[in-house]
Amino acid sequence: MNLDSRPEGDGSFLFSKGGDLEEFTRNSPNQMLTLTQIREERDQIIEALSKRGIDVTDSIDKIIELDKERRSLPKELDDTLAESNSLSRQIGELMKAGKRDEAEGVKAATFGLKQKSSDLKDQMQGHENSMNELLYNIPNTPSEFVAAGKSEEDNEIVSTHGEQVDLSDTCKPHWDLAKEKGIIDFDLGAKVTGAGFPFYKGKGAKLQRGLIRFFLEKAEEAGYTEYIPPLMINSDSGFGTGQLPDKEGQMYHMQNDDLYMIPTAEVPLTNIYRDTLLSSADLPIKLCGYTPCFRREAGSYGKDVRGLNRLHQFDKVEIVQISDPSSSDAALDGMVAHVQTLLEGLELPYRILRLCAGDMGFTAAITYDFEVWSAAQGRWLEVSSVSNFETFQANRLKCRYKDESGKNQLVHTLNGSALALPRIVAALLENHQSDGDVIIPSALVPFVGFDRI
RNA sequence: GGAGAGGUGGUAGAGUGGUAAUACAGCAGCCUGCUAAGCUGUGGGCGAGCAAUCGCCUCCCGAGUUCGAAUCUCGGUCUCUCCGCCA
Repeated sequence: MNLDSRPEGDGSFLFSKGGDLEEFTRNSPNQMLTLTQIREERDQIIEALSKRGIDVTDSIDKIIELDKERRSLPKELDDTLAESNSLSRQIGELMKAGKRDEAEGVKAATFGLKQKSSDLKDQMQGHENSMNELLYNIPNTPSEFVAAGKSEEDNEIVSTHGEQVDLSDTCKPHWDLAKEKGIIDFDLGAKVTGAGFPFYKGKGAKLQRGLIRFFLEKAEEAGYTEYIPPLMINSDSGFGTGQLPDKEGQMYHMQNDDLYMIPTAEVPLTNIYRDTLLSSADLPIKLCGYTPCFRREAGSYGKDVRGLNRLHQFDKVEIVQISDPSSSDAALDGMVAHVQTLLEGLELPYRILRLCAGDMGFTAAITYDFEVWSAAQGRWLEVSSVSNFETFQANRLKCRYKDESGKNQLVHTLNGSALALPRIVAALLENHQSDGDVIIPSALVPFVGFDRI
């Protein structure tokens, strides 16, 4: 899967190249945990990342080396500060007792300590910065279930559902049909805003509204709590899920207020749990939300940006789970199954791919892509990505939970599109044509309020 | 947008330069039989240690002044009140 063919349904891949941006404070348990992994699982990490076709041996060894040099510093700093604190206390007591001269003597003794602790802090900062630089560029390790591979050619087809019929001779592509039926107006959008900002009109608008309701209510039935999040986020949130700084150019930025338009609901929904310590009883957490999504698609390339295939603004229902590590595989399966029920309800032929390591996003440990067969175009359209990020995002977000033994552990985060509207609309228009009309699948009729366009 | 007031542990709430009172809740232990009370311990994070324990950090965030900052200075942020504007 290259950048061009990514589904609109998931921002995590387009924007998540920033790597681990955690501020590397010595009191940060998460970063320490990552370093622990690097120290203790050096060979496994190098091996796992080789599946992505990259060799991180040098970076890893450099990190281990820097970490080794750095490790004695916190202890030394603590000791220095302890001595300094103790002297300060003495000064306080002497002053109280009116022994000014003695106090002045002790004061002099603190100067050296002050310099020393400031030097130690600088040293630590230096090491941390160097380590971060390296850590930023190491992507998540692929799960054991993920095959090695470099491109979409190496993705595995997990299963195929429904019939692939080629009706390209008798059916129309969605851009022609949408224009003919007067339900989506791309030209008007271009006039009022620009390319990639279509107007939906009449039954086109109602179809959008109905699909959103359909997806939200299915998510609710599956136990996801609905949120209506803000459509703009601050930079802390952008860092939290990995959109910043590397993919900054892909988001719309309001300079006056330093806010970004969300590229996916994943950002506000997952950032609810930034800087959070949960208890194991809280897990799993299941959230969903409908939002418009905004993407600049700067540097977008490829043969097919026509019609609904690539928009700057589109609608999506996103599902998110925060899970404990032992349950996240099952949670991922549940999310995949949920997306299947949606596609089956829409009576669309589809297949599920497990992405190979090299084709996955930077932050993902495992990703399933859903593709819908478009009979009219005679090709597969990507409509959803469902991923488990394991601890990678949690580490950046500082989202942990207290396990049964009272120990703080990183959670696992997962998300998926369920679903993104534009290509679903395209697929509905292209698959369900009959005598020049579009037949609405019966499961959707109650939500849209009509049965044909 | 303008003016003012404020942000302290799970909650309430003291604290104007000497290293976070107190009350309630929760949790743990002890004791006692009596509508459960009493007593003791206990904020959070990180590190060292088998452990008891010890050290550092933490009073919205970040810088600064100082031997020492919840407290003083600067910047930011959020909440509340009043004015203005407004769907």
